Amino acid sequence: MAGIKDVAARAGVSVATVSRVLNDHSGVREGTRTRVLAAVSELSYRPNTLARSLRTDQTRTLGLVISDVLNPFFTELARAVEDEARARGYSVIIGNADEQLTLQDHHVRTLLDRRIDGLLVSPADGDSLALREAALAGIPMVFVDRWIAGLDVPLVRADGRSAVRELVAHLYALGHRKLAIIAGPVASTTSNERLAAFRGALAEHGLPLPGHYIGQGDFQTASGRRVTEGFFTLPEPPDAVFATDNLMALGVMEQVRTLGLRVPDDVSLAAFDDIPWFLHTDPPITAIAQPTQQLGHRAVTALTDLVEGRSAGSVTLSAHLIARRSCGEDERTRR
Amino acid sequence: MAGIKDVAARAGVSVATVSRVLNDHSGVREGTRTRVLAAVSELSYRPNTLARSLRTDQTRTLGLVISDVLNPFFTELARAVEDEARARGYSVIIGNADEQLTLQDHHVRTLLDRRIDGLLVSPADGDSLALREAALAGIPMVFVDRWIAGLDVPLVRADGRSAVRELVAHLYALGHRKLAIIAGPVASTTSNERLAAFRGALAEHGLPLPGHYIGQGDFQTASGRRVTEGFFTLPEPPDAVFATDNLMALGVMEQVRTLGLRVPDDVSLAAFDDIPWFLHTDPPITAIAQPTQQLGHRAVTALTDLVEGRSAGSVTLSAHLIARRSCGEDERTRR
DNA sequence: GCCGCGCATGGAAACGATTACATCGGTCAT
DNA sequence: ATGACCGATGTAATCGTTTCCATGCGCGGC
Repeated sequence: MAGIKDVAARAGVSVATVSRVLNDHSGVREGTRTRVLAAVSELSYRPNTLARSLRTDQTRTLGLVISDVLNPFFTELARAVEDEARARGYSVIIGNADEQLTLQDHHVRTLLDRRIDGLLVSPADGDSLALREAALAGIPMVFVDRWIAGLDVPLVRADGRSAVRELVAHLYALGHRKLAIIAGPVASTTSNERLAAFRGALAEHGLPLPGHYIGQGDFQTASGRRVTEGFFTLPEPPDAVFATDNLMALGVMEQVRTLGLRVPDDVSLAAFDDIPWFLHTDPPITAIAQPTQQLGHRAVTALTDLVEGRSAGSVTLSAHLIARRSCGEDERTRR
Repeated sequence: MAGIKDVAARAGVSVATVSRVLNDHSGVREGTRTRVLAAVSELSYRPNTLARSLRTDQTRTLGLVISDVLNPFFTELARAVEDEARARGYSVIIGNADEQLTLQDHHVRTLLDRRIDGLLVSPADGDSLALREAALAGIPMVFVDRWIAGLDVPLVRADGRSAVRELVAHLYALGHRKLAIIAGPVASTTSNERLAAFRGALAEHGLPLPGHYIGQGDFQTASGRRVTEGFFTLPEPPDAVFATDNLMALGVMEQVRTLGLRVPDDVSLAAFDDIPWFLHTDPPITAIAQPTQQLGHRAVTALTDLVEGRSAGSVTLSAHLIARRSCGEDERTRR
């Protein structure tokens, strides 16, 4: 593979000059420039980014560590991140943590070893040594969607609390009184916020939230199934279930079907995170939608600000309820 | 950030020795080794992979270029690829081509600039200069799912032809005679195979496949909607539609709903690629399932074989039909 | 006619690792 | 006692860039 030396030789100039035209520095005579460019294309030369990065100490690459690529919410987020990054001249390397702390830290380290310019992360539940160290070491870093308390890192997210209140009001209006929730991992910031908002909203309506109506999930499909199974062994199963992410909602659907029951006749269902398929499920699923693309864009904006030496603050967008038929019918949602 | 020199200084040895213990080369005295290791952990030193790769001319990184991350099939594939690669000590960098040739070539070039050890690609429709050059240049490369004709590159894929024949037989048995298909991009290898198999199977049943029953899609949701709209302006709309990927099937669902029609009462629907949500749509969708994870694993196996100097051949797995209710009911599928 | 200046270019030192080769004791066979 | 050899370590070249500094040249002002 041709190197800058070959180009220099072919163009009859020094490597310094080649480098100058490649990085369009001023002060190269027009004739020289074209000669170099010709040599470049004749040899179909492409600069070695490894060498370049080694020398310049910047990779123009961002790392993105997400908890689960298979979750459509994160897929869409990753996509938005990539788009915005590319528009700003950065590449993105994605690490999928699969909701596991060790895998997450593995990716953080790998990414850092590659000397990425900045790190975008939606941390998995729990305390991450790698992340803590990176933050302390001053690696430009931004949290998106989820975060770790006590770290001075900007956060870009959607506040779901008012949407959760809307949801509870909606369920209440439809006559539901036994409301249950399937939470994510215990220390997950988003799950906790959703749980707290749910509990608060229930209280506003004078409803209790007994412990057995709080299912312990892990944001994965299987846990939705498992928790649902548990709910239906209760003497008084809930009449509505709120899954705090879309995969667990899928698990609920699967288990409800397994049990030979139906949504919403036997139990209502609502999910956090809206996805295209929710419109076509049987029945269509009521969900809280986040402005996913915007989250991705804003996160990249914040991170590149940091990387390029500007300052960046946290951003909070908002989520909203999309009522469909999975919580029962009323005149507004029937069609 | 601490470098190998700092470690050497701290351990009171030369950088060569440090390098030796880091890459566990033999011939380092036990005492020295522990001293070095101590220095490494005290400084929490991490080797700079850029420098290492520059010198060794290998990155232990694989590039994966796929046509659309948002397509659950590819998401799952990417996930499988990453898992297998990690197990073999490689990282993966994903490039999302969004079904656009220019974006695909952009990613191929970027990946090559990073000096990845090998390239896994599911090429978008059309002729790709970058890919052709890479193949000619002898970059270790493997195609997965889709391929480009005329390039001597191993291919890992699932043959869907017999499953398509199964599907047509299934539709025929249910009484459908006006069968339509929504194809992918014109030059797409997978789409062409599916179309040809569909046409062939129809012929076996003595059914025609008129041009207006061949919808021209692009593997994206919107095109499924558009084509469906067209089908229903026909004097004789089809009574069954086969979408050659899952996103276009989603488009069909959306458009059918918009038109105030129902699946399968007004039109039957089947899709290539099975996804978890198909079980819970209204109605559950009949689909052809590929062994996605295996595809990913085998593709990585083939690629690493190439990278590590072994030879690799093409792999063909098979797909199978999963009959659900979206094509109408019969005693086999009713439950 | 000379000096100084600026412009275009080249030479060479980094960046942080790996590794071929040199070096230096010490051991062992003769 | 001597030389060959071996095991542990160090020195320095190298990978492909960027960039600081030096150089050479033409030109305008005095």
